[in-house]
Amino acid sequence: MLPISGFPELLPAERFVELHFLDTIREVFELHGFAPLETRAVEPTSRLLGKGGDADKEIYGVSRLAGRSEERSGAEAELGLHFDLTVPFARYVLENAGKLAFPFRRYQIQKVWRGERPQEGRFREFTQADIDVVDVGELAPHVEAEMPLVIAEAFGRLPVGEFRIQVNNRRIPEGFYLGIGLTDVAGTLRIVDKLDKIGPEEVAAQLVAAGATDEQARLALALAEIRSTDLAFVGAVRALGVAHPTLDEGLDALAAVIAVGMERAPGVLVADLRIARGLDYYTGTVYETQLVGSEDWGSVCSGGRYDSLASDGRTTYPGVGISIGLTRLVHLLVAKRGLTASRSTPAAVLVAVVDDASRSRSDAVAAALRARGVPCEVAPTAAKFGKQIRYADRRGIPFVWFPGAGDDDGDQVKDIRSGEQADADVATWECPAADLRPSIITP
RNA sequence: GUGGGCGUAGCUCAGCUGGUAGAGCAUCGCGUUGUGGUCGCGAGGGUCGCGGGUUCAAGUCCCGUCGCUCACCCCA
Repeated sequence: MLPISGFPELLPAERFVELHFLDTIREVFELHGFAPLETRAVEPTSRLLGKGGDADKEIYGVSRLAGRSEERSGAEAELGLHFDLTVPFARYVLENAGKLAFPFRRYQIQKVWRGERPQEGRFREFTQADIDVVDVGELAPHVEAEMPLVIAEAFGRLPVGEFRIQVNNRRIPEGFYLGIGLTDVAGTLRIVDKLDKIGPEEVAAQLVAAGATDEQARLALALAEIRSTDLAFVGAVRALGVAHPTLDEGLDALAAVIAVGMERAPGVLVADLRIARGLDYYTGTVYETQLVGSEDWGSVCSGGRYDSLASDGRTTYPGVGISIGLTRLVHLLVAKRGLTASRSTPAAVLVAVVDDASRSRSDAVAAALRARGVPCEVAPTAAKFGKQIRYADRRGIPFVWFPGAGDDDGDQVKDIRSGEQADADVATWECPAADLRPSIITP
């Protein structure tokens, strides 16, 4: 009985943390008018293939019956588990275009699967919380600014600490590289992206090794090092003296996004001209999100604009979306920052059982508490009270209810944290609001 | 997919040049016979990942295999 690598399973207290994140994220998504949606777990493999970089080799194929060896060992699976929520959504939009109202805003919180090698914070099965907006033919550019601001609002309500959403526009490096005569845009981006890891000298060396001149490498590096929380990046790029129409488009688009961010969430959005990653279908704006002080965790929320992912050949539905890596975010906060829940069960009260004959009385107490919205459970055995208290203590249940412990056969309730025990009436007792549900604890 | 590290109790690990499997924590019981946490005493719990080889003898050495893990790749 060993865990399967990359398929994480949580303990109840950790799951409470994850649920709190889920609830908060969903609430914020709905506050912004995103409609709920769920798509099936599988797509035809042909629809998943070729959508991004090395994503192809990460697709889990699904054979229809596990016991059918001829299917397991046979040709390529016809169905594959989705590796993100954007590709299935694009397919869904095409299939349901006649029933949807555009621009269509939806959120989707689901498991996705990628067959990569697991590592800390990288999983084969994980949950993404995704918002997207698609429109018919044209998509208003202001939506590109809205996406990260919704995320900023959700993160602002969660115990994630400070965070930065880095924004770039793929047209900037693309136009810039073309402007200086570097035609291998993707290859150049791939090398430049290692800047943090291997440093500028090594990046320059690799660019030259890939065929760039010293001057081209110098300029590409100079572009990658530009970042600003205001519009200063535009002047910094211009100062490099490179001209290309695609570069101009990118700069205008990014400036528009950053300008909105400066007004609505100062300091959160950062124009960072080295951000280039994400899947191949992104065509313009791209986002990555890092928690301040935990940059080595990688991005916990990414996305971008895709102009041609959803197209039936006649009509194109451009979209923009962003996706929170919920599993990575929660796992790392729990593992590295000690985030946890105040208890491992929803029960706020354990109703003690005096003896087997009076269990029905304890059941009645529990029913009355539940009717008033207090989560509770009845002790599993009529063990000694010390054991029943310990049962509650080990689960973090704050209160133990003792039927008939008071005068005139009245009940008493004990706060086992303080040891304080007092008379209580099940019809009127108020559970402190802070104890009603498990709370999230940040060390 | 490529390369390194590691597999011994539920968890974290010790176990030397091969010689009858250990500790701490956790769990359960008792002390304390219906009000926990501390403390003391005790108990249960192991095909040493799996398979093969060397040897009188393998947790220990050799080979294979599976798994976990870290880095690369890529990504949430």
